[in-house]
Amino acid sequence: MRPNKNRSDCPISSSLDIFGDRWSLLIVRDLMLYKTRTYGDFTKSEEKIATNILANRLQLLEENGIIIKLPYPDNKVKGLYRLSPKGIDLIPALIEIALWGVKYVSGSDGSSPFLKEVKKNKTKFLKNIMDTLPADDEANVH
Amino acid sequence: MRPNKNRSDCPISSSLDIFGDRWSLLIVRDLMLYKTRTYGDFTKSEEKIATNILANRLQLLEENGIIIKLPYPDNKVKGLYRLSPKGIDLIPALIEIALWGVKYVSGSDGSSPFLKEVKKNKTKFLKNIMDTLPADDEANVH
DNA sequence: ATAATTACTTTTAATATGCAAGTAAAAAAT
DNA sequence: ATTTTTTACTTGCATATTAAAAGTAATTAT
Repeated sequence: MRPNKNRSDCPISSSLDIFGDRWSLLIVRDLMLYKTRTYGDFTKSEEKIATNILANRLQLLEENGIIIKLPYPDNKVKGLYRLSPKGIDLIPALIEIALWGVKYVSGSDGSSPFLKEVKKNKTKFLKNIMDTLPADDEANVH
Repeated sequence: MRPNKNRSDCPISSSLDIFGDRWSLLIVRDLMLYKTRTYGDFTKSEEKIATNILANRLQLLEENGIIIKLPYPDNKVKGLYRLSPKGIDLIPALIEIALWGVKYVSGSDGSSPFLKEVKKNKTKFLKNIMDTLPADDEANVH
């Protein structure tokens, strides 16, 4: 469990205090790509996150208001996770990280349709994906 | 010591395998803001990195080609670290992370001249800072 | 009624972090 | 020339985090 104590008032440092680990942004990535995921969906991602870490990160991300857990329709066991507006606003950072990876990390796959679209027109891609994700106010409907 | 084994071929995951920890990007941040730093300079940053971790991260970042260690003029003890082109290309991601922090993390300070410039005109800021940092080819002059 | 899913929790070992102290080479001061 | 200080690390150790595997409890499907 990563405590939520800020090391300084630097915005970069404060941000990293929240998601500066090897897993949190991968959860955000999955929600960016697939819109909604269940707990089990996350465990099926390529990176094979351990279930205890997944549970911990989902909790921390929810506590930090980055993701939202909703009931799964007609099923009391499953839950549905999705990005909050705060989480959606992490996408620009995620895109820059992805572009850096494609450019510099050998063995990283830049051929996904997702990335092709990003490379073609970053602004347009961002606008498109923002539109497909739940809007600001919809997140608070009760 | 973080091993450099890629968890998957996803560019985001691969990138996080390199700098997805609480300290590496803060080192890059310092080099972005101050251009060059000595080992001692890093220890004086607000976040108070432990010296063993600093030594380890400087080594990893250098091994990964993100930073370059140069001799300090007229001093055989000191070294001078600076960003490589690969490290400079992390700045767009750093900017997005900073903007997210300013917007969402309470207690993070968005009043630095650096950030004001970024908010006023991101593209222009990027261009300016890129120009003040050593260029692509200069890094390989022997 | 029974078996299978799903979302976690628990346990234990390995690894990483954080803190304090130590070291060795060079530089500065005396 | 000798001592002191600076600089860049390294080492040792306690604590915290991670990873892997197994376990559990509440549904849901058969």
